[in-house]
Formats: sequence, C-alpha cells, structure tokens
Amino acid sequence: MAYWLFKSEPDAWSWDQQVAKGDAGEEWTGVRNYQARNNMRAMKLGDKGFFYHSNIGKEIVGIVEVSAECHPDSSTDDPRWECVDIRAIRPLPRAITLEEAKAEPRLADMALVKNTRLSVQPVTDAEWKVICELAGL
DNA sequence: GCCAACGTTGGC
DNA sequence: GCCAACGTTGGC
Repeated sequence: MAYWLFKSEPDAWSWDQQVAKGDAGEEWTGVRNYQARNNMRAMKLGDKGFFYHSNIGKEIVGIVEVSAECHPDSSTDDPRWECVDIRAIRPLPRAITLEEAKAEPRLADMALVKNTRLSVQPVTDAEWKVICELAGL
C-alpha cells in the first residue's frame, strides 16, 4: 500500500466537506498539473492519504482513502486530466502544521516541505509513521 | 496583498 | 528545441 498527500484550499474544498460526503467519497477534480495527475494514476484502491489545508490553516487535518482509481476528471472535457475519488477515514487527533513538519528533521525531505506547489504528492512509509506519531495516532 | 518558485505556452 | 513571457500556487 502506498501513501499520498492531497492539498486543498479549505475555501474551495475543506475537510468538513469531505467528511460530509461519507463513504461515497468525492472526485478529486481540478488537478491541472501533470506530476500531480501522474501521482493519481499510480494510486490503487485502498491507498491512504493525508488531507492538507493549504493557505488557511496550513496543516494536515485528516486521513483519506482512495475509493475509486483514476478516471477522467468530470469537471473538464480535456482528456488529459484524470482524477481519483477519495473518502474521509478519520480526522487526526491533533492537526500537524506545516511549521511542525518543517521543524521535524525526519520530515526534511518530504514533498510538502520541499516542493510546496505540488498539490498531490507521494508520502513515504517513514514520513507517514512520523506524522501519525506526532498526531497522536 | 506580495512575491518567490515553478509550470506552461508560444514565438522564433 | 530553446527560452522569454506569462499564469498559478501557496507561504509569508
């Protein structure tokens, strides 16, 4: 199983909205970046991911699961763009801020810290464990 | 609200 | 195929 991180501006799509979708989940539409799309293409059903609030909050707030593998993005007719569906699994007991991630030496190489503009990123097993530990899981 | 980083576009 | 111009993301 692989791990990922999904960024969203809570103004546009927040964790609360994601939770409200329940087990049905929601299409992760709107990604218009090849690297991010390629990451979604690599996702398998059941893969886990962090849900990160960019701009407002700047923190990892919850855990999601891939509920449908990559398919055409219904928000556009452009066949280049595809996306997965994700559903909320659980909130983190304690949100992990970007500041904390930057301060943690074991997360120094994390894409969240190094490649701030990538909206869908891979997370290594080690990074996943560190964040779960910091979050109190 | 500003601006740095970075991705994309389009002229040559 | 290069690179300047431009647009967008996202932290501050």
